[in-house]
Amino acid sequence: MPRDGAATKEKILEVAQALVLEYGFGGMSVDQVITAAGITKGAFFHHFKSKNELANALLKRYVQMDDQLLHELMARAENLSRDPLQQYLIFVGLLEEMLRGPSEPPPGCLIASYIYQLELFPAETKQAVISGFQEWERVLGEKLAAVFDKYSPKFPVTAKQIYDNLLALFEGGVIMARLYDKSGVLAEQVGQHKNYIELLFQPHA
Amino acid sequence: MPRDGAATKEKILEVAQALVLEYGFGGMSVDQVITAAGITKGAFFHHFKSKNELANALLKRYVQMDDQLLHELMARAENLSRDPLQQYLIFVGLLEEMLRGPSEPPPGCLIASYIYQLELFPAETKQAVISGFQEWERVLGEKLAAVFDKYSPKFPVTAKQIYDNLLALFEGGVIMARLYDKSGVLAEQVGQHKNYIELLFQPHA
DNA sequence: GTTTACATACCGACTGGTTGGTATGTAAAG
DNA sequence: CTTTACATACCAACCAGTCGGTATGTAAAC
Repeated sequence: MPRDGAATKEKILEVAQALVLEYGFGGMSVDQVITAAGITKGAFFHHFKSKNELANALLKRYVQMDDQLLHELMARAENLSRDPLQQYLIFVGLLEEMLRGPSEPPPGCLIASYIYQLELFPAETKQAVISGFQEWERVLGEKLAAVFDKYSPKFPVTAKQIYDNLLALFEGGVIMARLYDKSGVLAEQVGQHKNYIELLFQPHA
Repeated sequence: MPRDGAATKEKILEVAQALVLEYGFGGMSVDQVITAAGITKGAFFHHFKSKNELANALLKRYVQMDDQLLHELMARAENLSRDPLQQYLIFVGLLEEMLRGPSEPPPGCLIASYIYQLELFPAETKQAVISGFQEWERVLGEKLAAVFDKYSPKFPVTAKQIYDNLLALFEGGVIMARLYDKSGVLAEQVGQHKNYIELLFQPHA
């Protein structure tokens, strides 16, 4: 084989993701990407047959890394307690811990970025965006089902509403962190979710 | 005066806002706007000297309407109780009530959209985006200060963290509602904030 | 009350630069 | 010598924005 193209491809994905989060996919040009990656048009279109295929690859990569994080944190949480509620709280705590500390570049979520420009993409990409949190829904849904088997919430809420709360707080936290230019806000809001769950399932009042 | 240009300008703003929320500002062309508005290039650039001025006008309009809603709901809440905590809870409840029921087009926040394409805009627009929630911060901050004067939270949280929680839940709720294509999620998550505040300030455990 | 002067509202052809994408060439590695 | 990994040169479509012109209204002068 000739020189390794995988490194170039990864470099493209890396700089493209940063650009998408700053300019939006529609506001980012291929020329910007190749300049930032230090390559040429030929190299870009060798690795991606169109700009839209870059969008797909970017999303796939993002979801993969995200799912990996989910499974890793959940596995750690499950090792630290036998109780499902504690496991969930530890999971959220580990997420919060991971989010603390200044992140550079400022935090951003590809799924959220795409969602606000959904009509830019063909049906296939749209579908991938929509099912971006599938694994989170599945894993957190199962864990919360176990919680509901053992505990009762003080308000009538569903498992879905609870993991939606975490997801919404994460997405909204990213936006607030960007607005304030203070990444700490994101971890703080994940912390609020932990507070909420603790209060919701506390043993009697 | 010649025929009324205000109606045309308003029409442009209306269709442009919908397009921005679907394609993103960078992914939306002026041609798309004029086609949707049923006008011509000449008319567009008569009312807005550049595409970026449209971005500014759009944002200004959005923030104005948003602030108006804030003040209206808060005034109603303040009429319905004398206690600051109850006023805050009623305010959130009114917001939830308003958000319930299917909204078409799907809900969206201009500020969030702009935040994910911030580098597209000149410094002036950026600044306007960043201070888009200023009034919400001020009004909710004051109200929560009164709450803290009278009540103590069961966890060490600040007023800022609380209104950030509402704002984050709103922004995240919009994203989740778009992902699921079910606008109810937004109202649901605002409801979770109400639950949280209730639990946080409940009289002893 | 009609002419003159002028402002706002709008049209649609046009322009120069940028866009995503292609065609062709070349050099390195097996 | 074929395959993969790029570079260079180029193209047609589209982009934001301009410009000359027209239509429609107000208002003051006579």
